[in-house]
Amino acid sequence: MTAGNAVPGEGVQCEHCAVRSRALCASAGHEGQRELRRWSRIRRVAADETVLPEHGESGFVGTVVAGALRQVKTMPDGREQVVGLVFPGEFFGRPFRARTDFGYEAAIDSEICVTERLAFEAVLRRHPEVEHQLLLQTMNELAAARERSLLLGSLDTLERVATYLLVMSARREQMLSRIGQDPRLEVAASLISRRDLASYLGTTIETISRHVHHLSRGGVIRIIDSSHFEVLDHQRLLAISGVTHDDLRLFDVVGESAAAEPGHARPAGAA
Amino acid sequence: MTAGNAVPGEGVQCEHCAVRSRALCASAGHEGQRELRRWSRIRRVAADETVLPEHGESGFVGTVVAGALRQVKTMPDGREQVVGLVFPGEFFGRPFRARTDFGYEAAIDSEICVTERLAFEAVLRRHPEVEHQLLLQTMNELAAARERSLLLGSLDTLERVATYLLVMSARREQMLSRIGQDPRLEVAASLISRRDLASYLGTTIETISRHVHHLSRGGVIRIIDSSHFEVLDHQRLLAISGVTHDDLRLFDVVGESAAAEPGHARPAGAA
DNA sequence: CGGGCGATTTGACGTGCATCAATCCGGCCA
DNA sequence: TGGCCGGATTGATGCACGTCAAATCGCCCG
Repeated sequence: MTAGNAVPGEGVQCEHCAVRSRALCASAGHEGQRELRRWSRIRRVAADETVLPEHGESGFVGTVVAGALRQVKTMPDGREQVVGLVFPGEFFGRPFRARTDFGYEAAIDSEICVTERLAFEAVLRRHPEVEHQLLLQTMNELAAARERSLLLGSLDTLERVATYLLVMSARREQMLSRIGQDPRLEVAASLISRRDLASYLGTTIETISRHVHHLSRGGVIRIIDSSHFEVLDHQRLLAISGVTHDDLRLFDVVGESAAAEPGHARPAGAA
Repeated sequence: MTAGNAVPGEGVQCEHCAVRSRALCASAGHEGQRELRRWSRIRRVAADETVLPEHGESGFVGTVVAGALRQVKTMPDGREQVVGLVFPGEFFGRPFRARTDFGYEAAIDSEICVTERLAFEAVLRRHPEVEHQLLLQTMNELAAARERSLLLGSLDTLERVATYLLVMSARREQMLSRIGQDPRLEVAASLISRRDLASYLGTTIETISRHVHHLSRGGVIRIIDSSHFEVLDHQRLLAISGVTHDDLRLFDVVGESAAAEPGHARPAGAA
């Protein structure tokens, strides 16, 4: 069960890590990074595989390198809710807590960098700059979760779909521009299954399907296949979503938002 | 606007603070606590008064001493959503961020202990044990926010009302038992206005009214007045809510949950 | 004690969306 | 190439809940 059984001495190769610059570990100093990689290892998980069980040991924490995880809560009667999604560069897990209070599962085939929880906590204790960065990311996650309250509490289902498409579109755009590719064609991949998407948006696959096709007929988006869409009319989609541009940015947990705090942090090494 | 203009030298009296043992500041060492109080001051805010504007400067942070704050997001078209409530002992505000991304308003007449944001950050930098405690509380808030996703995304309105009553009932119970009073009569005060409650639960005042009276007719609760209820049948209410007992605890941000991590923290002074 | 005003309750009505069910589509394997 | 199967679409139906409106209940102030 405790899948993060890294034996010291192994470790991971960080040099070519895809999320090297954005992940939590990048904020650690030279020494801290060396410690972290000693206790970490890369793990591949297939779609729908459980990463951390919903009611179990909080054995390890980690960062998504590629793919996406879904955070799920199941109710006694079997209803299941996706309460969050974890994308590349984002941290997951629950430090300083022995048991989990929701589950992590791979939404698609993914690659994650996991660290024994206790070892990770030790690193945090020895390296306050890492703990600081974790705090910033956690506060960002909290802002995103609050934004989700707005989405689930105040938006109708069409607005939710529009919002999701915009968020994914922006995410993809910044990802492409980061690796230097031309992001001109705005192609938003839903990536995750319709079932996950429906649960994440607090609705059903049927409703999603209807709205997506409605947007397509209106010329706002183009359907490439059932999980890939191109945003044709960004302005109109934004108007339909009902939210502001600023609100959309809150969904991005590891965005530049946290980093640029004048006069603070930006500690030791790692470029 | 920057309401937390504490001039050094003033400060607050912490000795008789109602939330002394639970608040963030309690975790600070002797030295840290002295610094914190130097830059803090008590502020009284009337119901519906704005504490921090929705789009403005993140001038100060603070802790609720008495009363309750609501966190609000407003949409371009005027729809307003209460994305969270802040109760006594809980921290609020956004350290390490110059601008706010949602507003704080007094839900009822309240008393808050505010600290200049920049001064607070300086304390965090000098006292990692306080930052650590803030991290724990933030992670708890995140868990609560995720639980709210479940509430808004998967529960019907009756279940939401039941859940809310249970949470408030538990909160009051532990508050009474903390000050040594007999919590036998479970009286859950809604405290906040129907309008806030409706928004918080993602529904309308009419629907709330109907469900509350439905529960009352069924003998599950007793209506004392429009904002005070007594839980008569805890078991049945829990069954109606559809969630587990464990899930309810996640709504409690400053509960014992965070504190009891074996072998960690529990730093310097303050009993 | 009486009048007035905001908040709550109650009722009637309409609808957005879930539900159920049938059809369609695409990938996989023989 | 053809048949199968899970996922996606499309349609038909029902209901939970939002909306609008009227009635009622407090509470403050004269």
